Amino acid sequence: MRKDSTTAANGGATVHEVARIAGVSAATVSRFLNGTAKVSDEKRQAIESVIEKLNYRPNVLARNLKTGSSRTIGVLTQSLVSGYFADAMAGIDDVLQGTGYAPLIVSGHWHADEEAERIELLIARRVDGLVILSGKLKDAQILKLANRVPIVAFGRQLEGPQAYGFSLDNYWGACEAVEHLILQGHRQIAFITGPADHLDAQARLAGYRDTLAKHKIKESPQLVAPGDFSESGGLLALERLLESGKRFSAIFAANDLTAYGARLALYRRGIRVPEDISVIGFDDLHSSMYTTPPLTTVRQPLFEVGRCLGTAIVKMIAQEPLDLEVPQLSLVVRESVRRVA
Amino acid sequence: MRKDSTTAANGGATVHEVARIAGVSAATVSRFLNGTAKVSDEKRQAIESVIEKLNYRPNVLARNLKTGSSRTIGVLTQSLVSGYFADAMAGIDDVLQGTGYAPLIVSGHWHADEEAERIELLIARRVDGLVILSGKLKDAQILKLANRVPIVAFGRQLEGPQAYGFSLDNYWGACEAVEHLILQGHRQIAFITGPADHLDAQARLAGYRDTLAKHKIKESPQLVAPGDFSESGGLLALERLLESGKRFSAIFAANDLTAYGARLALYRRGIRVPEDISVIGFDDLHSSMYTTPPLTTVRQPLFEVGRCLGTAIVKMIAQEPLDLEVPQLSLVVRESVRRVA
DNA sequence: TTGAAAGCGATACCAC
DNA sequence: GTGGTATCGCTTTCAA
Repeated sequence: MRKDSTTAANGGATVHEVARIAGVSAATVSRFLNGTAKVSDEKRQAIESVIEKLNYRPNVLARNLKTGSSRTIGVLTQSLVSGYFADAMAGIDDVLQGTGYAPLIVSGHWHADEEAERIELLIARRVDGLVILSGKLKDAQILKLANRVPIVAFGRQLEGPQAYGFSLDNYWGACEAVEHLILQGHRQIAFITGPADHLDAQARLAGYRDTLAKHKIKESPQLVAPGDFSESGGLLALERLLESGKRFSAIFAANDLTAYGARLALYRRGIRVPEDISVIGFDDLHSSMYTTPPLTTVRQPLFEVGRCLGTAIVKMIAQEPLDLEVPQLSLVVRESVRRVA
Repeated sequence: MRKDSTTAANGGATVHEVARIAGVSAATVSRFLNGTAKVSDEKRQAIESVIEKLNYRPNVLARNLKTGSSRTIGVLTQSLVSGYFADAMAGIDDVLQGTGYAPLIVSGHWHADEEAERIELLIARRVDGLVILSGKLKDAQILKLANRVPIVAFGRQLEGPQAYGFSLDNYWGACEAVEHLILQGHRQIAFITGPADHLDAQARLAGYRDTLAKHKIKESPQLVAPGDFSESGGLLALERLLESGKRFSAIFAANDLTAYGARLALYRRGIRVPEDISVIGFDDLHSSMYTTPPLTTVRQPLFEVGRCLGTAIVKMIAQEPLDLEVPQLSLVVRESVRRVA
């Protein structure tokens, strides 16, 4: 079009126009904008006033092309509607605020192929870093991806030049939960598992087993029912438990959703919580404070985890040392567990 | 640097490199990539094989700059951790899949200033369209914004050259809820409101009032307690209701969260649901299916709403007619309402 | 159909 | 400190 024009195609002003009117060069305007180098007070004021008058806003797209970065952090979650992941995303969003980075959120829906595909999409959009929340990808795949973009992951241990991952101590958390039950006098403790291929679920099962063993309580296979981290899974599992005929006074659900389902199954049979049976969960979703009764559970500080992840990826991009303070699990005692004789 | 080079700074190939190796011009490669014009079979195959060999991926950043568009849809939500908004976002994400658009999600936290600021950020990032989920901005502000970018909004009626907004019929939904209660024999019906300045909350209150009037039931001011769409608000409101001494057999909560809080307050006092008091909510959050008892409520098809919004914004950007099919509210009868004599 | 070349708007290197 | 100028990698006239 017009080679000599200084007005952007979309009607907005450009660095050149600002420069021309302010009587300086585009380079100087750029320097002022980015604080890349000192600009004399005189010119600085001139530039400032022109920017003001023209209501100039730098074109991010042009900047992105030139710098090769989109000032965007890709976030791979597994579900957009899960309160669990939502908390973590909120934490990421929170720390990213004001850093100039914006999160680009995609969901892998717990499906390795979809995760890989979405990540490619993120990379194609030139994200500067990637945060991976859980998922089914193999560590090796992530490590390979990390050659192309810095990655921080949650729910897996990872260490590499451009990769870092941590999980919370789910084993410890499960031990705490079962210890609590035992301390309240429970001996027949049922467990509803999570998905067998889920690392956290495995750790929680191990914690359950080891804690029983530690207290010389014989584990009964009939007291371990498979669940899938969902309410319906919890409901079904509880029915199976009840039908087994094996008695139990407490249930440890592998996560809160499972506990909700179990609790409903109990309700349907007229079994009271905690008078007849105690229930303990894992996660501490927001709603767990308002279930009837409010759920005793192991709290995952997901918002803090999200903040931690966000901080980490920004540091990693800046090539700074991470030195993170990873938040810890904690037992939240509410009203779904009763002391028994 | 190297003027003659055809390799991108980041190591990836460029159109030029592909062009050179395939023995065609960059323009032709571009045409092939975008289907902008016919490319002879011969050249097409050459290009395809080179792309394959080089594993070439077009640089989105450069394309964005050139086309002036980021192939991104800004989504303004009010909360990243609300199941309510999450459903809508999932719906948007769902329809955007495969359109080439990616959602860029930001939260306004129910704060007009923050909303405006986040929207500016979105516009600065050159989003091609904007979806606004509820919020405190004035319609006029949105209409003005629509001069800069196409906007589709939920939770408000809007109509303009580059703006469209719809809400669901909250008034109707509230009427349905109260009708249901009355049909089950309830006459003393309490209502816990939402925020007074929230359009939907106002409509629900109006529906409550009008339906009582329609059935010649005198409204009692003591039976209307202010809430704020949160569990704690519901809990407090219920205590106030109870303390008023005025009797009631059913509660209509302005939303499900409020119902959860009210339900817990009832539980604390040993009042059974629905045997002693019936409860009905509004929204139908996922968890409402697993509360004890499962909650009777008015369902908002938020996922469908999200799909609708996503479809609308894409069409609006493409300058196509919208002709939307807006999903409707519906009553979901579960177990929290009892028939009384 | 195809290619050459001119930008999109900003950044950054290189001299001065 | 400051300005000229060459890119960043792609799309899109314009001519052929």
